[in-house]
Amino acid sequence: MSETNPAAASEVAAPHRYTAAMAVDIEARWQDFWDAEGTYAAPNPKGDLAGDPAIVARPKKFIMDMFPYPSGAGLHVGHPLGYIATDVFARFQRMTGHNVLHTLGFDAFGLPAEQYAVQTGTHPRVSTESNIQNMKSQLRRLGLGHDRRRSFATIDPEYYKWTQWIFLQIFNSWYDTEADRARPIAELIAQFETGERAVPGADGTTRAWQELSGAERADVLGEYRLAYASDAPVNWCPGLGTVLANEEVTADGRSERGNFPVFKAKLRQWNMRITSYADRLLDDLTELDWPEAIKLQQRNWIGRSEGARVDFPVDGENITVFTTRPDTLFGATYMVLAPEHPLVDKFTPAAWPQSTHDVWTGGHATPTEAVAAYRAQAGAKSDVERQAEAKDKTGVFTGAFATNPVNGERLPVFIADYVLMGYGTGAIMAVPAGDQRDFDFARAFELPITCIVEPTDGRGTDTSTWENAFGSYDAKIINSSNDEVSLDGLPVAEAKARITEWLARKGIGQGTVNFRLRDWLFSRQRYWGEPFPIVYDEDGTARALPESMLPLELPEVEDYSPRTFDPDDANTSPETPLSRNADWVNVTLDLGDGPKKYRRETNTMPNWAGSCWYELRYLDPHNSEQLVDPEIERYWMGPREGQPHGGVDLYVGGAEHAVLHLLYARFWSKVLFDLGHISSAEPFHKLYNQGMIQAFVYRDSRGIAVPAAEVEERDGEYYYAGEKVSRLLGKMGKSLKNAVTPDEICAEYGADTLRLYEMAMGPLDVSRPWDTRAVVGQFRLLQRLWRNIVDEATGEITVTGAEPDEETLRALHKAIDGVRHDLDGLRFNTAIAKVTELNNHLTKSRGSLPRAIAEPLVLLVAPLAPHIAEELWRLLGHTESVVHQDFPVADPAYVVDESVTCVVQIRGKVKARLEVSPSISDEELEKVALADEKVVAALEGAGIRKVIVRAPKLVNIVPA
RNA sequence: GCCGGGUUGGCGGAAUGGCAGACGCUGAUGUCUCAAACACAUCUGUCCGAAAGGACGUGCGGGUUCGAAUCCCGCACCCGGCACCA
Repeated sequence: MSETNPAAASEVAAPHRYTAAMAVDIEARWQDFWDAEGTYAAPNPKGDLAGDPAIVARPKKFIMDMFPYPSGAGLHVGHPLGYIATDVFARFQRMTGHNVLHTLGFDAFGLPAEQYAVQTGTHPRVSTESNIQNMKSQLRRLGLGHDRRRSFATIDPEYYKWTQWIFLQIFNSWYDTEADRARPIAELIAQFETGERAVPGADGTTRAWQELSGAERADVLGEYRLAYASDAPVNWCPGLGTVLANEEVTADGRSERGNFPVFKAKLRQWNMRITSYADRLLDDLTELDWPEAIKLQQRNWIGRSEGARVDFPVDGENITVFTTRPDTLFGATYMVLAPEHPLVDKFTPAAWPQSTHDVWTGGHATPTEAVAAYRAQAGAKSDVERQAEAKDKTGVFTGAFATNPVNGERLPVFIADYVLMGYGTGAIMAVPAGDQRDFDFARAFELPITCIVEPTDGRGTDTSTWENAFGSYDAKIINSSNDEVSLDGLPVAEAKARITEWLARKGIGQGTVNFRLRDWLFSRQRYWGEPFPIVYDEDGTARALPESMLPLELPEVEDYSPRTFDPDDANTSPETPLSRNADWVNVTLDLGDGPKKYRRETNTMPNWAGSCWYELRYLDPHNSEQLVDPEIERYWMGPREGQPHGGVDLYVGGAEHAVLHLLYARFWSKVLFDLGHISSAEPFHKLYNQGMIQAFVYRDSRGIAVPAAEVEERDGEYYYAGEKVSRLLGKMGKSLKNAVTPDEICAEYGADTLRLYEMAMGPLDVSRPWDTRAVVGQFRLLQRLWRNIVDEATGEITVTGAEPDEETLRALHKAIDGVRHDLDGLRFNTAIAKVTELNNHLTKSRGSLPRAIAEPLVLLVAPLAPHIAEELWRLLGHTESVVHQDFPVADPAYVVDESVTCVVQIRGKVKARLEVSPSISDEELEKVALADEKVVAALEGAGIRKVIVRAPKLVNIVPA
């Protein structure tokens, strides 16, 4: 503790001064009081949390944080920034006539908890629960007004019972594209049974539902279910020993967690058909009050692009490509398929066509050999390597030729890893003149380049002289006609429309919309996650457990560690920890058709599952019959004026969840909405991203971080143990030795000071560096506030019954007005500045502060520093908590000043200041301004060309 | 490369077309004190000046306007996101 810390100052002279010791005492007492009284309990309209109908009748506010992941490291001061902000806002809303739901749960399944458990040798449940307890006590110390009755952790079986239940809802539904919503799978089966919907068979044939075996029916339904298992190329991360969703793989092809290489591997995994919702996920963004940056990230992630599908015949098959530029069809000179494209095997001939170019064969004796070799080579590449080599195009000729449907030209068909199986159809027509990638490939493989747009940059139409592709949208199309259609001379948009129409008429293509978004890979080879409520019968058909068997609890096991591998070894495959427990895996169950033997699914759900719907469980956390009671859900989440899709009123959290949690949660909401379980089609109406609290990192000459708390500053240089160190702004954390914990700040100044400091540092959405030395400023504010109301020697309040003077009333009401607007707009920093200004003003009347000023002052402070406000409110003689008092309302008569300062400018430069009435007229003000001696002097007798008057604040004179 | 956000005193920041620097930190001086700390008071953008006062000033260059930190155009730098997506 530093000697200059006023919070630690001697108490001898002033036994009732607001010190750290007093703050700690006050805060502990009020925290106990709030817990005992249930001060923050928000009443539901019905059920076990029902309460005062008068409060239920108020407008509701559901104010939420992104719930924390309880790590072993504990909190640093950066973590609670958002929690404090939502708490201040929730308190303000409570004081302005709202029924406020504000609570906090814990997101506790997932990789980090499991890794921590493996490292420490404790079971993840043990370590996670102790972390939660630790975090709960750290958060309680901050005085957050949470309704603790509504808190839970995602690892509670009573919670994940419903996570599993939602999985079953998704598993047991399909997307009806005509109705544009999800429907129960039973309704699809009914359509198949009655013949209302044809049962699709292989190659476009149809079958009779009644003639199918159970396994065949399961296969058919698997093509429709919104949760389905499939064999597909997935992101396999040997270093973590699990597969990952696309959203969990970084741009450079590594795992977001652990930074290990990720490989493509074909594995049977569970997926969620989020792609069915691509359009709605995109369209509904419009109505949400979210930061534009986040909306944009979601739009980019969904990646809608309009174009056409076109069929290219090859050897009795059709290669279907997706293109956004069907207008360039005449420029296609070859085709490329993704190496793993299923058609490749069908048309690859036994021998190379005559006189096949050596560059094309890759030196292999047969096409089959060449294809196999290229596939092996491409498969062994991690995404990191693939992207690093992006400029050097590789590939191999398949030996087959396709026909360009617009001009009958023979196009050699290649496979190359620059075409991705997961996007579009996994096949492209290559137009080297217009696309840089195709151009690079064409040059590498000596393929022709046909010019189909008139270059506008003077390069000419001889493509042999080109150094790069020419893809301008503004150019004119040339060389693009056949007997039936001509695009020559048309601008791009028109050419697209004309050729698409022609393709459709000929039945060889159609306009289509393609999305970048892919289905969500939903299974992980982990122990610490929700088990799937799925078993397999002897045919290997997946069967859903009935609701009565939920929750399917994680078995207590000895060995929960994941099987990990050499991070660079692609020739590995995942092993699920749960599969090691034969007793648990092999069960005899009665699923309605008598006891039978089954094998349990041994994958677990990804850690996102629990956070996909937790806002709903806060509403009705103890309901054992339903996920959430519909009436309670409608009360807190339902659509209303300005919120057509309903949702949480304010959701605060970090921007890093832009396309992970926030997209998944929206998807689950929409499914539950479609199935009629909830009334809100969007989970979060208003989203706000708080900035990060940064901290200085000090490094010695070897680049190793040194303890920031022990660094000394001398003349702008920094020294640690006598050695000069460098300073950079970075993240706060243990590894960088610059973590400051809320516990130490609470001990040194109290939680109210910490809350004020975090809110006063700057705008909530901006990152800013922590500065422990500056915390004292907010402590001084509270100390002055205390001293303005309480006698430091006696502890008695010093307020008087006197009428406040006019000037003080104006200061008070201006502060009330400003603070109200600032709190409402989440501008906590300027709200605190206004409180400070008022409080500083009141130090003049210390010892005789009128009660009519002191009381609203305490109420103004209450959302920001609730403990000291409760204490002062009690000292002022009130017996009820300050939490439910009405926030002061400004009297407009006092919000305007008695006189205002008007500036008089000449050519925009201030030359004089006048004290005038706020109601002065333009004419009067102009007269006064022109008569002012300083103005007359500054004008030096020059004539006046123009006078701009903005009464009562400004006059600007333009001399002739 | 593409997209988004930003750049204001010694520091965090305020002002979103009308007094640049609210509020806080830091620093200086004074009052109180035996002394210090705390508290209180005054000052604290730069330059010139003893002062009064004046000039300059919101990343850089231009523009619009009676008036620009704020709007427009161009540039530099910083931060974030996306990227072989056909």
